[in-house]
Amino acid sequence: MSRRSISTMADVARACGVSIQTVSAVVNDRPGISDETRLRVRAAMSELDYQPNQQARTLRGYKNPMVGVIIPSITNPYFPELVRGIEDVARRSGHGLFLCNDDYDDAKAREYFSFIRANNASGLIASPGLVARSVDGEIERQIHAFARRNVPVVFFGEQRPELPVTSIVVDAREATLDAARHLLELGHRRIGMIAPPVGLHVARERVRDVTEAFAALGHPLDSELIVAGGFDIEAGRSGAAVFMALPQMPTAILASNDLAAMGAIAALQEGGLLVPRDVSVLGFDDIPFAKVFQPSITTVAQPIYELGEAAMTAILDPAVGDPTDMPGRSIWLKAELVVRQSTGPCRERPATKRKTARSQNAPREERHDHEDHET
Amino acid sequence: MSRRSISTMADVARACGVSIQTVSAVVNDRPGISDETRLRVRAAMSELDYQPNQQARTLRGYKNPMVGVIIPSITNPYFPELVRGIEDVARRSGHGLFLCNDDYDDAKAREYFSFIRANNASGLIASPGLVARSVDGEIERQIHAFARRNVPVVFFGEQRPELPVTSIVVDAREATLDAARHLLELGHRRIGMIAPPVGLHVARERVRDVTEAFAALGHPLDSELIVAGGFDIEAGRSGAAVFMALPQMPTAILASNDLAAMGAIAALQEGGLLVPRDVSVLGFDDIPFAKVFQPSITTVAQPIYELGEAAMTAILDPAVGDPTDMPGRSIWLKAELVVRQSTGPCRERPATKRKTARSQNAPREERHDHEDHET
DNA sequence: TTGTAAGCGTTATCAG
DNA sequence: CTGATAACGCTTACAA
Repeated sequence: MSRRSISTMADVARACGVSIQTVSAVVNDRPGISDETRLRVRAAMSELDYQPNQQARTLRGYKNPMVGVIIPSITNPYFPELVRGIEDVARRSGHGLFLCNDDYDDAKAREYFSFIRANNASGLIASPGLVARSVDGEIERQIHAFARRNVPVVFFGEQRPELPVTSIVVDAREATLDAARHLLELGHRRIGMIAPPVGLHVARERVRDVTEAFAALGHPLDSELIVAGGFDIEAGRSGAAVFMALPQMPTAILASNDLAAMGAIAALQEGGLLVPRDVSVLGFDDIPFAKVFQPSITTVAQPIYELGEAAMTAILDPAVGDPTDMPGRSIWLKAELVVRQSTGPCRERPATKRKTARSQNAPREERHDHEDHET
Repeated sequence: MSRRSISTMADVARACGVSIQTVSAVVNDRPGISDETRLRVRAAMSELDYQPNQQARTLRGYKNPMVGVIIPSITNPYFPELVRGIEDVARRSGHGLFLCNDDYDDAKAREYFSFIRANNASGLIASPGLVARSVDGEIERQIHAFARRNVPVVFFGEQRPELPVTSIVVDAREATLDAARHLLELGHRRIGMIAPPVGLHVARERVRDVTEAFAALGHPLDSELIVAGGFDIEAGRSGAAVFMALPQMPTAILASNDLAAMGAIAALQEGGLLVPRDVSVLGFDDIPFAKVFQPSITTVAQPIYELGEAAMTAILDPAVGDPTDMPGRSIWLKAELVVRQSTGPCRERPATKRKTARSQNAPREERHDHEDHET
């Protein structure tokens, strides 16, 4: 019934009186078919609404033109942008995208690994922290299974030289240095940080970049002013609350990311403080809402869309699939500081006094070109 | 090479000295296998890192446990939530999700339709406007092709009784009435609306709901105050600009959706007006950022996540796959008003004067349970 | 319980 | 260009 309602190559062949392999040749644009037959076959194809069966193809030995993408959650505003970057490249090369949210849950991640493998996907893109979390080595085993089948695996964030994966990494050191310089030039000296959640690689990296930057500029951060946090709005709120309870509040706050920055700003304003008049707040990532938020957020911007593009490009790059080249390859992109409204001069000592609570729309800084290079 | 590095059922069978179909029986939990062999087979499976080949399965007659989801763009903050609703239900039933962004582009939509069909997906979920846009009936043809294969198709928004699809529709009339009443009770009489983009079904519906609501309450909208708009931040900005240029500004603005509301608020505040002190702004949809924005946005909330759940549930519901039941089925969910900070009393006539520019965090209204019923 | 055989739709390899 | 044949990995009768 349902079986017979779908037309196959054989149906097309029968309909226009040619052989099955002629149809196959037409479908795959192989040479050796006269223009006349070619046209006849095409006509029959659309007549019968023929659709090549991807399963049969893949079974015959092709890879499924489909990439698996494992992210924590698409509702985290960082990820839609990343996924778009991936998909736009994928579509151009005829690949579909298999979306997997694992909620930082190992069980879900594994399930999806299996699923992606069972479907013979031609690549796997996974976001940071996935391997790090894996306690029993199951994820590592899966990754090796992919490698054995020449299926390229790309990670964001962590470099794992011992695994057959390509890493897409963001170098935020310069941009973080720019951010530190920016705050210092605005006159801030008592600077707090709302830390990312412990355990994530990107978290350690971010804290390290920040402390190194301030140290390098001769104004090391007061470690008392680094408070525990997280990557969500709530973390920003509670971080700000901690600072507000201090006898002497910081005049500038580095939030773990833009969401935390928003939470911090909200809490500060509810506490009667204006940003950036009374306190400056700086975020990380540059999620799309960072420039819409009121005040718009000064942030160490990750090239999120470009990260996605780079990841998918790496999947398609045959060199990546070549196992001899696989271990430990890394592709670097650079973060950069984007100055917006949430940072302003420190009012505490009579530096430059300002009249307006909210600066006018500062023209958005131009991004530098990202320089990609490989290690 | 790469072929041989992956183990098949035959390998497993050989490894533990049983037949291929015994392995198949174990994999599929079929009865009639002794516990002892079952264990031996399972051991061999994990030993060899065996992974059933989904292509072979699907080819043999099964449906691919995969749903295609076609949305305009995942970077539109409405959709991540929807996709999560879909995925969470999908995962529980062992289905994967094939994500397709069509950017309201017919060509991309078609491409993805083919892709989904070629992959024998077990369902297709598409967002509103897709069919409406299709000029040459190609999309309709595709939909019939799905129906012929008993593949359920679910649409958001539009009901298409003539097509073999299930529709998930939001009834926003009551909630819109609540919103109108809310504004009127706050004393607003000169009320403007930033209209959604023309052409979309949801747009006509939204305008209709709003005009009907105010008419029903005895205060019909002044049609002069309905300005052309769109569904993005820019539309909100320009809509607000139009209103600000008027000799007499509206005291309350209904934006086409939350993004437009944010744009409008930003423009108003840049123009020196405070929300809600000087102007109230009301949005639609309740995207996640609506409650984070400063001020948080009063909005006619769609049960976005639940819409996703309902859609995937409909895909899995065998009744949906039954062609006799297919034409014109609809599942209704209700929108509801969520009052937050962006709406406040009209100050124009000496109604209730307020001191603070920004009201305190109003506790978020409880949502009613959504009542689903079918037509 | 297990083995034998056939088939899903496609591609590949031949000889005609 | 066509026809015959085999193979991809799995499922499902049916027979042993």
